[in-house]
Amino acid sequence: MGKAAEELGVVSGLVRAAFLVNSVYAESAREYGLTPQQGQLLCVLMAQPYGMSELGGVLRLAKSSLTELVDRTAQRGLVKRESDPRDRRVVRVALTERGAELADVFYAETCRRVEELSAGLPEGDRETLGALLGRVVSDNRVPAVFPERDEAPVAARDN
Amino acid sequence: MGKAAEELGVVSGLVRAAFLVNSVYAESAREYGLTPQQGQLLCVLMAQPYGMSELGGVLRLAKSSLTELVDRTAQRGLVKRESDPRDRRVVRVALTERGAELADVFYAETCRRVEELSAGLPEGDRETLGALLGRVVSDNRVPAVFPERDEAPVAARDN
DNA sequence: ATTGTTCGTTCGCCATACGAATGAGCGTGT
DNA sequence: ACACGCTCATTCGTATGGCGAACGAACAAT
Repeated sequence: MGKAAEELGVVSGLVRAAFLVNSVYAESAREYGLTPQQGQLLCVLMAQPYGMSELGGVLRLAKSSLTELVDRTAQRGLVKRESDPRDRRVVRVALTERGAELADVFYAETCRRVEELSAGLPEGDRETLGALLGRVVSDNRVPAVFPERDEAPVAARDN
Repeated sequence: MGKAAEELGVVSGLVRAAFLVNSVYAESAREYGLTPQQGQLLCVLMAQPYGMSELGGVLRLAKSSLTELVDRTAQRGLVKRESDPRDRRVVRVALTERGAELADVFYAETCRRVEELSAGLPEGDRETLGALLGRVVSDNRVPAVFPERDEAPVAARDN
């Protein structure tokens, strides 16, 4: 055991599955008039507003890239910048009402489609797959780029 | 069973794992002076040369997008266009020697990094994960965007 | 107050992606 | 043979994405 063939199976499985998910994600976004990046931004912000720096960390983007992504998404009226009274350098990015509505339907539809990808697996295997991927994801500290159902349903949005 | 929570686990597991793999892929590409798309192109061509139309299907790109990707990659001397004597409309895209060398090292390094992602899993779980992902991938007819080790070791590359 | 740091934006540059329009080459039908 | 329609790939225009460097504003420390 421990043969190269099996290990490579995991590797190319992961890479090809990622390709597949990307395709589905992009197509879903497209149908709602979103780019994949804008869709991802909405999904991240579903959980809570973020400061630009945090967001850059979550999305793994350079700050200049993020400024422009937020610009374009804000131009479409989906997100807004709020200033932090504590520190006037900080900008908090939050969903607008329209953005929240769109995020909901985009998220739901994307979930539906991604779920279909594993529809061919028996129930037990799907759970196993979820558990194993969950392990990989948490081992590698992947930020919450896509909400789990029960996460933070509009918590603090004061000021 | 069949609760929403478990099913969502698979969905967000897949989406987050895809995000993770993308990050790793992009970073690996970057270190070899490649964009992720160019890296992917090289990986696809490792198996064999492709015509533009086929390649568009494999990479899921519009043909104009592909023309330009091949342009840029060819400018870097990594791929070349060959004309098909059977049908002079057809362009076959193949790796140059430099491209093949770079593809080899990029592929190897990317494999290494992706494999590390699942390094925290016990051997048996890794095999299970590979098997389940393999099932998802084949159920959804994902093209060979990333080679398996034993695939097509430099077949026909004449003239 | 001056300095250093953090924060976000701006700017220039290149890569990505698409649709529409274009033109080259193939095949069929008559 | 030649005109038509089809497929192939490219070109063009537009929008987006992504980065690093440079910048200015606001905080923090002395």
